[in-house]
Formats: sequence, structure tokens, C-alpha cells
Amino acid sequence: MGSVPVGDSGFCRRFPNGLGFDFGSDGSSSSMVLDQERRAPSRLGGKRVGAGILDAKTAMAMKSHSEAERRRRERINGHLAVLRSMVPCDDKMEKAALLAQVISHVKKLKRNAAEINKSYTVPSDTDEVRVEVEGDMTIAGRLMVRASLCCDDRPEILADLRQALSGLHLKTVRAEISTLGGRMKNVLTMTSEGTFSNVDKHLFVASVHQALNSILDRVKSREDFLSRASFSNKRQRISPF
Amino acid sequence: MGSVPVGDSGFCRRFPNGLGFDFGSDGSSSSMVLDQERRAPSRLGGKRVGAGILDAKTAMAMKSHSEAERRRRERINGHLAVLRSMVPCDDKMEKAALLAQVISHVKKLKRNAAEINKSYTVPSDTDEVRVEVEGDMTIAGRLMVRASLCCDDRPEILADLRQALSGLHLKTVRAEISTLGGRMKNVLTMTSEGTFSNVDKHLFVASVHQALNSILDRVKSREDFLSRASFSNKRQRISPF
DNA sequence: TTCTACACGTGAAGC
DNA sequence: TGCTTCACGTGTAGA
Repeated sequence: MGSVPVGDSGFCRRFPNGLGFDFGSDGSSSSMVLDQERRAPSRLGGKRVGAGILDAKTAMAMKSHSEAERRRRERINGHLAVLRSMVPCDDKMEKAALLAQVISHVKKLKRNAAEINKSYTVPSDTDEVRVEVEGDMTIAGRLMVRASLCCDDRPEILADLRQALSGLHLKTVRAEISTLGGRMKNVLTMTSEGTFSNVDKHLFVASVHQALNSILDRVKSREDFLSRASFSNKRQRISPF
Repeated sequence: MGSVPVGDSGFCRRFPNGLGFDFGSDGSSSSMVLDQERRAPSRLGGKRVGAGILDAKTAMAMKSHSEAERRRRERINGHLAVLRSMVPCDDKMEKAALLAQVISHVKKLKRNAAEINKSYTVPSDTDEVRVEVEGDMTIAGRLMVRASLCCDDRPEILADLRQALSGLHLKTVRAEISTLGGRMKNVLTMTSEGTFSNVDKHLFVASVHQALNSILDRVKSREDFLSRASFSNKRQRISPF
């Protein structure tokens, strides 16, 4: 991959004196270039002069042009080299494949970030129960479920959750509890102990949903009770911490 | 940005008949090309034939060559277009700047992922207490602290934590609890209620560290006690869920 | 005008 | 051998 500059291409085709750009000393050295130009006239504007002498100024312009282009290439390839070191890929991977790899890597990172953020949410002001199956497929015959409950912060909710979920044969792999300003959000990641068919899956999700909703209802009614009895401020913060 | 192909460059310099590649019908149409070739002989090997007729096979090879190169460019630019739509950038941003933007974007995503993973860790098999100040600076005069405790899973640890931290005037903004295979990991994000100088900060971190370590010690000694008394398996899972 | 960024066709090199 | 990749210098359009 890659080739070192070895002469013949580009300038050396057009300026075959092999010396680069020492125009101005001897105009005759570019007579062949002139002949070539006569056959296929350049449209670069004023590149030719009447007697067949290539304009020195134009030559310098072309030199700086090609050098600018070289710098541009180095800039782009430099960035590509950095990307090559940042994504998991072979050192000899070609440019297009490298870019494809970068694309898939960025997509993966974004997917992970979105996945994490789903459970990282700070409790909101609206009560909410959400239950979803983790991934589209059951992994190793087991069901992975993420359930979240957002409601007013009550210390007894942990026990309520435990009780509500106890009949569902779930193993809690991960629990996340956020409290803020008298609100709380619980996010539970759980696996089933048995295997599920697709039909069972939906029934199961529904039953988890119902279990969490019953807790939410209890929190609401208790809140109403407390509110009616004027026992405490609705927004009082009661956190386990 | 960009220019449409308009003739004069490349093939049309070498094959200025303006008709593309209908060689074979009339060899004389490429006599000028031959002259050009004589001045700067190609090294592509076998491109010339004795009488000055450009080999038709070579012409086809060059045609397929330039077309392959065009396809390659389209592939690369296609990937660049995808990246342009994935990172926050102007539509008219040049290639090098786009790649620079991609680099910084990937770095940002990786940094976020690493930051999240610090607290997302699944409980490990080694006991650990970690306390660190969130960010280098105190925000709005307050101290944000992240403390984590990884140890054997005991249901009473939540109460222990609450008690241990009660004297430190901390408000728990976020609590995360993971249990797996009889181990548990607590990650607490807390803010101080007062303001801190740099010196106080370190003292404060040390006291949080000490508080968590005392809990860890208690878990360990209780474990030893249970172990000595043969009450239960050391790895028995006792989870609040 | 000059300066840039782009697409192009090309020679070389690797397989 | 033919096919692919890369770097190169160049023509052209826009600022």
C-alpha cells in the first residue's frame, strides 16, 4: 500500500528536465512541454507566451499549487492515521474500510450511551411505570427485563417492590435508585428463572407492569390519605439516605 | 466545493480525439498521443507498438483503471458523507475539518463511556472502598462526591450506610446498588451542604472513606462470625430483592 | 488577482 | 497476469 514519489508522474511529465523548477535560466529546456501544450492547449489562462516560452510566474504558481495540494493530502491522511489508532482495526486496513470501521464504531458508542442514559435518568415530576425486555432475543433461554418506577419518594417502596416481584420468580441483577427533590426513580434489571416463549414474554411483561402499577397506586392513595389527614407536606423528602 | 469533470484533464489530455475509447477503428487518430509518448515514454510496459499505434488493450486497461479509481473515490466519499451526518458539523465543512471533528467526537463519546463505566461496574470479588470528588472544581461552592463500596451482599448495609453518612451533612443525589452472585456494590453520588476549601476537601474525602471502611470492617467481622458459627455459607445470597 | 478545496486520471507497487 | 490501493500533479470552481 502506498507508493513513494519516484519521478515520472505529474510535474515530471510536464517538465521532463528532471530538475524541478529552475525556469528562467533557460527557456529552451521546456520546448517539449511547449509542443505538448500546442497539441492540447491548456485553459489555465495565460499559461503560454507567444514565442513558446513557458511563463516563469505560471510555473511558480503551479509549483505552489501542487505543494498546497500535498499539504492538504497530508492533513487528511494525518487525521486518518489518528482515527486508525482510535478504532479497533488492522494497521493495513485500506482507507474506505477504515472509514467504514469508524462509522460502525461511532454508532456503537452512541448506542451504548443511549442504552446507559435510559436508566440514568433523574426522577421526573410525572409518575411513570415502564417495563421493557432487554434486547430483542432471550439470551440463553432467559428473559432479561428492565423495569422502572418513578413516583414520590417513599422509604417503604423497596419493601413494596420486593413483595410485588416476589411471586414472579425474578432475580434482580441490578438495582438503581435515584432520589431528587422528594421524587424517586427505581430502575431494576432482572432475569427470569425459567424460559419463555414469545407469547409468554408479553404476558410476563404485562404482569410486571401490573405489579409496579399496584405499587404506584398505593403510593398515590397513601399520599392522598396523608394529604387529607394533613399529616405532612406532600413534597416532604423521605429518603433512605 | 467540488468540480464536475469537464474534459481537459487526464484521458482527454492523453487521448484528445474527444471521443473516448473507440480505438481499433482508426489507428491514426492517436498519432498525437504517440508523439507525446515518444517525448516522455511511458513505463507501464508494452503500451507502445512498433508502428506508433497505441495498443487497444492498453487503452482498455487504462479506462478500467480510471473507472476503478473513480469507484474507489466514491466509496471513500460515501463514507465521509455518512460521517458528516453523524457528527455535529456544518454541511459545507471541508474533508480535513470533518475528520478532525470525527476524531474529537469519538474522543468525547469514549470519555463519556469511561465516566459512566466508573459507576456501572458490576460488583467484583475484591472488597473495595473508593471515594472521589466529582470533577476538579467545586460547583457553586458545593462539593460533589462519588463514593463506592463493594463487599459481600448484606441487606443491612443500606441502613449502615445511612447511619455512617448521617453525621457528614451529605445529601444523596443518586444511589446505585448492584448485586450479583452474593456480592454487592453501592455507588453513592452526594453533595455537601456547606462549602469547602481545598484543604477541607481532602479531610472530607478522608472522613467519607473512613465511614465506608468501618462498614466494610463490620461486614467482614460479621462474616467471620457467621463463618465460625457455621450459620451459613459465606457466599449465600442475601439480597433485598 | 490569488488561494483553497475538490475530483480527476495516472504511475507505481502489492497481491 | 490483472486488479486494487495509494500518492501525485493537474483543471476547475468558489471565495
